[in-house]
Amino acid sequence: MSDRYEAQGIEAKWQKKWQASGIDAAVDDDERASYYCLVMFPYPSGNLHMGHVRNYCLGDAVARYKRMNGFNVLHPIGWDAFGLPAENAAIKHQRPPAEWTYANIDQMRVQLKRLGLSYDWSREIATCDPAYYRWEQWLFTRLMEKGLAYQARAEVNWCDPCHTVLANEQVVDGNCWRCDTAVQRKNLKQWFIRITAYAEELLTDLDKLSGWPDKVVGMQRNWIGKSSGAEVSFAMVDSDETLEVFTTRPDTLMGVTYMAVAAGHPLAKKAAENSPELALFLEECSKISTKEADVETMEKKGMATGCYALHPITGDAVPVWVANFVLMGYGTGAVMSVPAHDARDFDFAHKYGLSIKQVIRPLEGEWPIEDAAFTEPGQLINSAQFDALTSAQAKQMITTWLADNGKGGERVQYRLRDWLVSRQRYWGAPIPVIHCQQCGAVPVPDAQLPVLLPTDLQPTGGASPLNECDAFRYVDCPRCGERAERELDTFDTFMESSWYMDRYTSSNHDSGMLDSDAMRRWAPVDQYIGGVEHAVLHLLYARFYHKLMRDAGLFSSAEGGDEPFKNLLTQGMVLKDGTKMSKSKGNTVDPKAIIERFGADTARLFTLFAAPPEKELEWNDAGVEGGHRFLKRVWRLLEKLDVADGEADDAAVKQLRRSIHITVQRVTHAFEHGFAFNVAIAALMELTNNLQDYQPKGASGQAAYREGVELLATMLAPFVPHFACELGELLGMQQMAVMADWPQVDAAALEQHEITLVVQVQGKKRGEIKVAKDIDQQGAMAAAEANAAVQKWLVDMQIVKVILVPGRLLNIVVKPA
RNA sequence: GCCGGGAUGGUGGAACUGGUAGACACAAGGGACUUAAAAUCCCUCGGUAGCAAUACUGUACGGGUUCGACUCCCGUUCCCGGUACCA
Repeated sequence: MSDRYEAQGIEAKWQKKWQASGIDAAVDDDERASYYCLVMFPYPSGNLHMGHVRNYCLGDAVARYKRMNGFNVLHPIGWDAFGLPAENAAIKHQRPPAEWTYANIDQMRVQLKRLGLSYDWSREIATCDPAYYRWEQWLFTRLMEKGLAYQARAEVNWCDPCHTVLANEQVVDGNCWRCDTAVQRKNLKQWFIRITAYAEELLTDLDKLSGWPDKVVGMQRNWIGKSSGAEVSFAMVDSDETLEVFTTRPDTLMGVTYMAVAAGHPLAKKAAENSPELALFLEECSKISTKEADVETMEKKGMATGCYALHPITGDAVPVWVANFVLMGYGTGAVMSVPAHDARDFDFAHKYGLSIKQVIRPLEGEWPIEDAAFTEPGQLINSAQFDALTSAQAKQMITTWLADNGKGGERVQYRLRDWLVSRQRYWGAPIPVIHCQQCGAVPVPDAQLPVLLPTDLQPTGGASPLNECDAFRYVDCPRCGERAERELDTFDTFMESSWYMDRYTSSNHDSGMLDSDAMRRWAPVDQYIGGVEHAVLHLLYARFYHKLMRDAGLFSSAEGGDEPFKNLLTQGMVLKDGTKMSKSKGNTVDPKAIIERFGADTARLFTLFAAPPEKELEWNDAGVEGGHRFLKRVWRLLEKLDVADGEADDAAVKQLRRSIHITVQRVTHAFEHGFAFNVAIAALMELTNNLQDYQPKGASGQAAYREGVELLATMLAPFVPHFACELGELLGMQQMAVMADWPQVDAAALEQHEITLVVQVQGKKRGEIKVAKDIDQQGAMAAAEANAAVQKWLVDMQIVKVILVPGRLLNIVVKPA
């Protein structure tokens, strides 16, 4: 036995053994129950950061625990390899993004392996591999056939000098990040996927996600944002056109005093033709970034168009305004405004001197409508035939009136918008469409898939180099054979990350997108673990995509489920000095340095111990050393094996065995409920302290001690697998610790007949009493009154009430006698 | 702005479903061992008062419910995440 714990040698040794024995492979044909544990795959930025380490240590602990419980575990890894950073790096280093990406993948793979994570590497995926993205192209052509993929115009951030579309991230305070020019909105024809067609299923299936955090389910529900209301059609004065709006408050319809349309609305553009002033305002509106946060926080501005619309019920003419906070491509790009009953409309009306008409009043009392909008439901006033109705009644009556008179009717609206999948960028999967003068947008036929992305082009910071690549750009139309052009946009990278979880079940399947047999065995994912920042977009798109693949016939509900992720754990971020680690702030911690100094097990232990998984983790270098010290302390427990003699102390043995099995219970509980590994590791530390303090005397004392150290090694295996294996070997355990059976709680060891009961007087702790486990209130009361510390609080007091919480405390409520 | 989450000692955190606030660590201080250092071990460690026993006080802030509140309710402040082209 080596008397010092040397991590580097031990870790290399066990990693080799695990690889040789193939214990990490998921077996497709196996009798054992299967379990699919998935961590969010990384973007290959080049270096593993602490957020990755945290994510993968959590996943590895779960995967290893499940293996020790007899499951056939699928625990895969891969690379979300397309995206913007590769293009930025490409510009900086003057090398094609593919080169940078693959070099990073190689580097990060080494780092992951060094951590001793139990991945099935035979299933590794890189999304920039044509063998992967070809299936996404294939599915897209099917969606086109079904009408679920379509082209429409949408606004993008545009930088004129750079001649390129900017990502929101590249817009800094309304300016281009590279040249600092003011960003403009530009309207481009782009591809969408009709996620709104699945809005209802995405919403109702949230009820199936009992294994998801409530907050994520709630965020998705809000994001989908189902609201029922009415569609209202306003006729225009001096024109045959109508202005369509949606409202959730048809009961306030009689209070409409003006209309507001987006700057991009055709009506606004038309009005601007005769008004230079309005044209200037529209120009100004086009300079706001497309970010929601910017749109919502900017100063609300508007200008009259000079046009009027007719109120559908009263026939009154109401002015139509252009407002910078109304968005085109969001509903109909027009809203009806009821300043008396909407806070934003109220402010706007005040600012521009528009009239305010109160049509709802509180059910009780009065409301000072001059001071603020009344936004609650109430009773109708100033509403002609609808007067005296409640808001709820009026919603119905007015909606019915609209339907009866052909001016609208009931409508359900979702906040969710269709998924814009076009990106005007190079480093992404090509959209498999050929634009032909004769035939229009033609999907690339299966036989011509994949549409290979040329990997040798050099981005410049301007438009995508695909525009200049004639060999890629010009092709023959698959339908008519005439010369045509490829679509030059690439897919949003969320496309790749939306189906990888299902692809892992058959990563190497080359005759189809998915293998339904593999889906039946592995899908859906039993446990998904990743950053909370993906709570809405990624997780919503992945749920959607899973359903799209199901409906494309790739698997049935019975085979793959209707939802891709059964259980979800959202981990918090890793912080340093209170903020997110980032290179620009210079507060990064390189996992490599920690691994080199203390070993992978220490890095793993600390990331799991420092904070509960769903919370932010504040990095602390000193804490890492503490983790390392703990491992060294465990190591030294070996010194007391088989050395002590003397008489066994029965009470001490009983106490130790109780402590051992309480630990088994606590650690198991952590794995089965909520993954509070920080508490589980604390429990293992406590057991270590108890074992350290224990003097193993006699045969039974030595046996209890050995049991404790062996179970400690076993329970450490999911967290610090190399260390646990080495310890297990030194203990002479039959199997590798990582393959040992997970320990069972010995119920007999937990039993105790005497307990400590806390005694409170007036809810304040005044003493403790030792009593029988199942003592009744009378007995407990007698013991309490006999206790000196308690007694003095009862002097001259009359006992009003006594509360016994069995096994916990006794509270005595008194009042002066 | 909107949606979601959070706030407990010097620090990270613990406290099961409303029942002993501060488990387990880190840091700090004191001590043992050592020629010395490292390593290791022991002690102290929310605040105030006290030699101590102990008492009072304390879970962001202001109210409330309860025999009893870190936990539930109402209101406020600050911090973090998302906000549809970062992934």
